[in-house]
Amino acid sequence: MVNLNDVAQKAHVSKMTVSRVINHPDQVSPELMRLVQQAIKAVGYVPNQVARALVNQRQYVVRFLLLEDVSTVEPNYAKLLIRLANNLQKKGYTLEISLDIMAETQSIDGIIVSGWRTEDLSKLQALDVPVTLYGAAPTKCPLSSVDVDNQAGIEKATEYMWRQGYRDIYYIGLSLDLPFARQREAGYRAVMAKKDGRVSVYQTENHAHLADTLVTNLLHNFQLPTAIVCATDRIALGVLRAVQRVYHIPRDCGVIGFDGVFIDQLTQPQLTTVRQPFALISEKIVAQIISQIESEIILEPNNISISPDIVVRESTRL
Amino acid sequence: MVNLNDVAQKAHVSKMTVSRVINHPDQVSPELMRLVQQAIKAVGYVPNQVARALVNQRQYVVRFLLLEDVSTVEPNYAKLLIRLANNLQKKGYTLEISLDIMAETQSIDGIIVSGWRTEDLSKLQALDVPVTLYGAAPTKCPLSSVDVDNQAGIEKATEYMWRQGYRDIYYIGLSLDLPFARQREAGYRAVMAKKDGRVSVYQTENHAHLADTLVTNLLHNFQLPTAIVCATDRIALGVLRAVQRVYHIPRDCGVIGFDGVFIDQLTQPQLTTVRQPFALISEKIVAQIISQIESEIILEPNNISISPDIVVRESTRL
DNA sequence: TTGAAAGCGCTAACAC
DNA sequence: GTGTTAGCGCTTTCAA
Repeated sequence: MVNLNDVAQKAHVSKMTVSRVINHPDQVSPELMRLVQQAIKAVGYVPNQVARALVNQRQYVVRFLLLEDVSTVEPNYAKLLIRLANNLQKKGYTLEISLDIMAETQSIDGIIVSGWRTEDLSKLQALDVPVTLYGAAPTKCPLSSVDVDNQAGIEKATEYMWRQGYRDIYYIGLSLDLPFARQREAGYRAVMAKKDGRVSVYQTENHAHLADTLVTNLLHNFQLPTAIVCATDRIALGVLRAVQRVYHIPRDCGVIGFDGVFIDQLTQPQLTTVRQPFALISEKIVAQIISQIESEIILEPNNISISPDIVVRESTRL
Repeated sequence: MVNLNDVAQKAHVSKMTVSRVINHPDQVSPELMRLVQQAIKAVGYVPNQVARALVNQRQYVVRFLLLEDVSTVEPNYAKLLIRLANNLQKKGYTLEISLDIMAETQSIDGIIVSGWRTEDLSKLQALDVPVTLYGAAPTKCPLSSVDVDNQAGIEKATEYMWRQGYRDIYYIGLSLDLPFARQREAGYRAVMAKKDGRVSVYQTENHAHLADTLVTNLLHNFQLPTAIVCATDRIALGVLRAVQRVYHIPRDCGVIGFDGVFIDQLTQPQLTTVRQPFALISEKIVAQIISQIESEIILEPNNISISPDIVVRESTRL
């Protein structure tokens, strides 16, 4: 392993000079600068991050802590993970994956948490490490978070349906007592209240076939043209199937989903959906956690909400 | 930060004794053992992995290097990644994600590579770090690898179709000049040769709608009952749609896919498929890379092939 | 501007 | 069985 000393000898300087060339280039004279840089290249020196971490008490590692059950993991995570890894790398950090909330925290600088439940939050605080939550934190929670604005997303979806001429608008939500589920439903209700339209809210579990059954029983009430705003793409997939057996999409009936990960592109017709902007989300998460890590003082918790956009495809009128 | 010294003082022993309690428990007397263990608990000591890594020249970190384009990433990866992280953690290792084949290798002990192309292989060898490929290595490549047995998988699929009474069996493959694509096709051909059945091979890109179009044009040639063996679940999804418009599934026509990740459960009817056994695959990968890391000598490359099983669902006759 | 010394927390090698 | 010494590769004092 090539180390500072090897470079120092090659350049006939002390290792401190070499170290300074890397960490404090302004403190070293131009001649030595050049000399050292040549030597670094010549011997193929790469700084040892471990030694650096030991002396700096900083690891340049951020952990992605996934608290959700592995079996229920949505394909979302692959993209998010990769984007996070990429963004962190640009800042000189490395991404590590863990499923264990109790894993040691000495070898990391910060934690990005996903799939958490309310009861995890106090444990997370006790860890005494910078934390950024993926998913909006409860109002009284002193942790920072980044989330898509669920209510704004469904508001956009509902308004879009209205704008496209659908007046009989249903909402098929998640029968789940979680903030994001409630916020999405609230988005629908807010817009329908504003437009003074009839509110039709139904709930189901997040499975295509359950949504299919549910909507099949609703079809005869439709006052065409009808629109169906769905809490997730999975639900939308089932809705699409149910509706398609009887009505024309998008003429008689429009369907919009939420997530925009993978499923939306597999449906027939392709699904119009509210897309989670993972590129932006991961950027914000990384900026968030790094500012916490690199700040001298303890930052106030910062809760970022990102308003998602609609991706128009084939399941809604143009 | 609590360190060895703090524990040593608390227990009135030297730090070496504490170190030994952790790393070589057999070399320390029972009394001190107890004493030290109490002290460790009392002060809440957690070994500093960074210091450990520095002195041992071992980082206890394995990198997952994803060479595939982010945008084409299949949802597969989330599950694989999580399983890998989990298995590695059991062995005391940590999983890190990287997309950069040239990233420094001093802070890691080994690399698991996915989405590689032939031209990456020489770079990987030059890294001089233990490497395990996900996906079968070319025969002359001196790197270890783990892969699902693609040929055996499609052989099972084809034989299953034959066994269920389908005699007119098509294969819809990938128009991709990659080993796994060729192996899958070979699996179909091998079984059809053995059964002396008519060989009908078609190829398409990995998109549902392309497969749909392709098969729609084939339908009129079917000699029912017909079976369609598909190289991927995405293809199978399109095939399902095309066939469904005309024939009954699975009575007139059976369809089987390959991968068993996510898509298969979303189709209607649910897709019978050859499932990639990710739990096993990740176990083998981890065992593989760790044996390389922990072996004193350089191991011969080891190529593991895992025969996948069929998950019978609704798109084939019972 | 540059260098020498000390030490981050740990363990292997060697003494006792 | 236990302690002492040295050093992994680096950076932050502090002195020149």
